[in-house]
Amino acid sequence: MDVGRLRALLELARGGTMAAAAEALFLTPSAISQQIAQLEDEAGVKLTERIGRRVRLTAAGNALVRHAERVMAVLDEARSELAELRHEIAGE
Amino acid sequence: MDVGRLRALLELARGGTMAAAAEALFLTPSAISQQIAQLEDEAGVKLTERIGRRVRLTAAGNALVRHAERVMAVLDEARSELAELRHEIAGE
DNA sequence: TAAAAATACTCCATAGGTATTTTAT
DNA sequence: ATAAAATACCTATGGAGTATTTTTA
Repeated sequence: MDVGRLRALLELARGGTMAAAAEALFLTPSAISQQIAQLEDEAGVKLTERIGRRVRLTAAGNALVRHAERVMAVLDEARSELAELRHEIAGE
Repeated sequence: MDVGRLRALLELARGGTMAAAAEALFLTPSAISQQIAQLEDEAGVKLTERIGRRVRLTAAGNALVRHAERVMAVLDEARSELAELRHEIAGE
């Protein structure tokens, strides 16, 4: 359940191809493919299915996407709050 | 904002010493110390302060703990849901 | 046959361990 | 003098890249 891998899944959901996800994350399609495979390994369920040349998420994949979005939101909040605290400290 | 590092922070908050956190995570105190240092580096704020032989969290540290707890909760939910989906599939 | 994904293999970065030094009681 | 944390250094694992093979439109 690594954050980097969840991010890969999110980008894959967004773009629909390994190549698009790779570009968005400044990685190669190979790296994305491996990260998704690792997530599927941890999850013990298929998260994706190849539908022709594209990749479609399974029900489990979509479920995980929803959780991943929440994780990212919480991390964003954390970063924001830390940034505020950082500036408070700097300003006194 | 790696999940492993956030877990280290949580255990440090819980136990109050690097040693206790290390034991809880089956790591060495050195590893915990490094993970906390890395978190502080990312955050740009001190998260801990040595108070004698123990370690106490700063305000920023406590703030991050709250976010980390939420992250862990979301990940737990994700794992639960995936487990359910896995069993559904196995059962049909 | 072209375009994308998956796989095999290699290399390097980094996470963690051991050993040591520093800090505090 | 003891107990804990921090630091330095080393090694092994894993993540990403390149090259290749497989799949499908």
